[in-house]
Amino acid sequence: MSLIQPRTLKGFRDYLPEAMIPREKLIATAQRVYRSYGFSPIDTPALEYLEILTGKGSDETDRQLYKFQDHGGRNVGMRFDLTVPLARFAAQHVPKLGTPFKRYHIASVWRGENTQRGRYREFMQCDFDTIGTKSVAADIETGLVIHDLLQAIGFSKFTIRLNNRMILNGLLDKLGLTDKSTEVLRSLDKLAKIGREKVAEEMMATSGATAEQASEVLKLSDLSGSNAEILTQLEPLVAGSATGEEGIGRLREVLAGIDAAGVNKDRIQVDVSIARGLDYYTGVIFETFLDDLPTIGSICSGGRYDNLAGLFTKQELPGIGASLGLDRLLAAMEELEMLAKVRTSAPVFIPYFDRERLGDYLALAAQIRAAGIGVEVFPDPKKLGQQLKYADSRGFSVALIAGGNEFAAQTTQLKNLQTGESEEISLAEGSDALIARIRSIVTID
RNA sequence: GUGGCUAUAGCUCAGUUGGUUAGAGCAUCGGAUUGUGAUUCCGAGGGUCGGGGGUUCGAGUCCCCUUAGCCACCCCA
Repeated sequence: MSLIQPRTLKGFRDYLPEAMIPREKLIATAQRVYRSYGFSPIDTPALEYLEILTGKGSDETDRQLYKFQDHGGRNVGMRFDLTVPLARFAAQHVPKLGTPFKRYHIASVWRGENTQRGRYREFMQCDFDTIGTKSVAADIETGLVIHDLLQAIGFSKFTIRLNNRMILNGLLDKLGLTDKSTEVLRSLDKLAKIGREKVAEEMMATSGATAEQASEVLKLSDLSGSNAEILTQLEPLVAGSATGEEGIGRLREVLAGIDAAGVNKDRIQVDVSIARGLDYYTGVIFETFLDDLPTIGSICSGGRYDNLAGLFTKQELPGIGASLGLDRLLAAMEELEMLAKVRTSAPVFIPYFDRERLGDYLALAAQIRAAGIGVEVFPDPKKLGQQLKYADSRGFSVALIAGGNEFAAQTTQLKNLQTGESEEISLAEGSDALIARIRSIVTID
């Protein structure tokens, strides 16, 4: 019989332990930060009725959507983000849950698009959203969560760029470009990437804007200075537009709030050219870039939307949220060499060294585990050198070596695998001293 | 979905204008008076040269198709 070739689909991946360990760690960090602000976890099905997912119905999402007919003849699709499922969820359950409703949702999504570095067909999103309030406090909090999240992950050099869609809308309104806003903003969003000349060309080509209109929009890119200075320079550009003026006002409040919470000013930057591809944003917009690796793109993006669930309910549900791009972030961390090459999830290794003493090794391991420290006992009584080689290659922190000599003396040899140093620790008075010593070497998270 | 580049052992790569049994380093496994790895020495295993078809006396090497990866566009996390 011929063998089936083991392989994975384009854009889909297996996660080996050394990839999965940092992945789980990142997820745990996100959960911790979200919970610290009172966000609660939810989950929704991977499959939805096709009409739920295509409700917004742009060609782009349609092209990327995995869809099929189930065995009951229903047209179904796999979720391509967590926002659309949230909209459906909110329409269905918010009457029970009440508002404000703060949830986080960490789950895989699928998009049948072409792959690239850090971009896959199955990837994980870590969304958090606050639904049912228009308060600027929620805007501020969203920025703070993004900030705390990146800091908790271990980044110190990153920039959260913000803007307010109302400013853009106000400007476009003044210029008579409101009905072409999607195309205009999509072009504007590329400013940093392709430069103002090309943006102007594209804007005129795709939206039919005149050269004058394009140049007015591009005045946005001339703004410079501190956040406050940029906002001041912005005022004449939107003067007369109530929407635009309100946008500036709200952005000032957001900046003040984030500042009041003690965030380093250098990490917050007003950038009026960011528009985000998606057109459902109506207020503040966030994008987050790593200063050391800006080319990987935004690793945490989000913004405010007025009417999340308008397709599913007549109840108006405003909200704000953002999404951490876990896979893109992991790709960045790998490139920046921030990931420890650890293939074990337990820090302590016990070689099975004396064939007759398996019970003693297991007893020792049990005591250390009872103290909340992970321990792996090697399954075969192989040569010590081989076992230590294994321990080293997996990235264990310490090995507890005990043979006939140690057992006779009621001690164990604690070997620090990073430094190579060993010390004898007495077990005559129990394992407390040993556990304390392990704790002093191992970082447990 | 469009265009460009790439594909040789688990990994990183050699492989001369197509010419005999396809190599190296690292990794893996085993051994070096049977208690110490990352940093010794010796040895072994492991490759239908991504897959399919064609040109040729002969293809890892040339041509076509296909799959996957990378890059750009599109879009986005």
